[in-house]
Amino acid sequence: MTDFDPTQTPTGIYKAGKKRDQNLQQILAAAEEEFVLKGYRGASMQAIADRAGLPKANVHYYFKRKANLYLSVLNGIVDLWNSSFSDISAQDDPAIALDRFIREKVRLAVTHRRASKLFAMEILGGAPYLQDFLETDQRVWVRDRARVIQAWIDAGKMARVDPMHFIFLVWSSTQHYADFDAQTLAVMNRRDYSAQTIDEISDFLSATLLRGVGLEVPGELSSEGKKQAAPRRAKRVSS
Amino acid sequence: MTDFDPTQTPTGIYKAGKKRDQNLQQILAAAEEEFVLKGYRGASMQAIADRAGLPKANVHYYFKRKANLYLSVLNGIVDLWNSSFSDISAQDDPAIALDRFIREKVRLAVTHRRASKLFAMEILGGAPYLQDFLETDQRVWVRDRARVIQAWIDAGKMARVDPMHFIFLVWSSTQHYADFDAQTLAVMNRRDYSAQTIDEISDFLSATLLRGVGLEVPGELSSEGKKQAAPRRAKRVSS
DNA sequence: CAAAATGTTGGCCAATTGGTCAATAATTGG
DNA sequence: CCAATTATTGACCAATTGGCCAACATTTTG
Repeated sequence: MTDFDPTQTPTGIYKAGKKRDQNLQQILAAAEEEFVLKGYRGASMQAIADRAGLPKANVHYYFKRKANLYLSVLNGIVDLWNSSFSDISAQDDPAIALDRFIREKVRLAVTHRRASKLFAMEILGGAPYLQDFLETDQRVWVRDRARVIQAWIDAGKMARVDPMHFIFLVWSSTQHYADFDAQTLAVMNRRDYSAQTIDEISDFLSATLLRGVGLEVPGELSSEGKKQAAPRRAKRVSS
Repeated sequence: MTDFDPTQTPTGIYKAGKKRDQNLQQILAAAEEEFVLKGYRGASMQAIADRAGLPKANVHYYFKRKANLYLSVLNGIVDLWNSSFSDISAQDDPAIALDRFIREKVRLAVTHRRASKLFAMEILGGAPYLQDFLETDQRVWVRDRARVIQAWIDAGKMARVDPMHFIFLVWSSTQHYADFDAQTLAVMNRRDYSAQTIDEISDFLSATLLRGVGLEVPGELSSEGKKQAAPRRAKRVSS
């Protein structure tokens, strides 16, 4: 990690080049795939190079060490994560804001399944490379969102639940369909998610989680079109 | 996998032996730990042997091949999983049955965190060894439970949600605290789960998921008053 | 153009890997 | 006690690993 940053031109003063970026992207994509399939140690530089269509030594030219490459892939995922959720504020309507949050999270998970899985693997293994990110960025991210949710609760707009655990609940339930697709698809006897299934998932999670914190599902917000899921009146929450 | 089954005495007619069982357990425990920490390929037979306090060749005597050892660990986890949930029936009260289900799942997850993680890793990597289990045992398990839940819905006892997705929701939300403990603990700024935190998690998930499907939380089934059996009283939501 | 910088590559290496084997103990049943 | 069976272990092996390097090719800039 103290080696060099492949996202910059090495040391020189010459131009960046388009071939360079293209190769970098190919390597990063190949590495992501291999890391997910075989794990960090199981993914060989040779296999990554083959998948990227380059000789191994060339991969080592861009990423001097394997740990370097792994870190670059993880960084890309972290950047994606950091830049992919719209903010919420105490002035927002909780039902609308949370509905949007849940749907965004589902969409991000299924459209970036490999990234989600690799992130999950890193955490599963004890987050040896991401400990710092978790203790800084993510902790702050959760704290900020939790404050807003707490404000909604204090204003009597939703049920009294621990905002942090609610955020964990949204994370876990949405990412599950990406990380464990081998399981859900096997149980569902499907080969892959259809667009309709993804809508069903979004509708189900939004409806159930919102109702779970005492919010009425915004009527129009289901993944429109087809048949509507005819939501029943949920019981009112006292507090 | 066509090699031999280490859980039986090899071929002979002599007795099983206590030392054998003890060694087997030590090896299996060491392997589980190493597999979780380093992944399948990252876990070396040498490291497993060291952790078990045995020479490598001795480990190979009990488990001729690495894949064999891995499969044995996975099988133990599957057995544990298969034998650890009380049944539900259409005659049960949904709130009570689901509350118990959720709490059992949380308890199983946190008391067998390594097992949960290894299972998760296997699924993440595409379930190369567990595909069959998923498509048979688990599919049936889900189908049976889904039938009961559907009966409750048809009887108007709970909200109209897809029972299968609800089961996925319980799985994901409970296992999250085991599989991603590195993340949740980092965000919570804790070193490990306390008994109280585990109670909070159970209470939160039970309350939120039940409310999410239109059920009232059974009068104070929460884990308050940890010393005694839960008394019946008026309702109140945690924290 | 030409020199400097950047990019490409085959061959090589020490270390580690899963796995084998033969020699040697221990334990077993009779 | 003895012979059959089961268990233990150090030495060894072929294969794969991440990484390095020197030779060569290409591109860039003055």
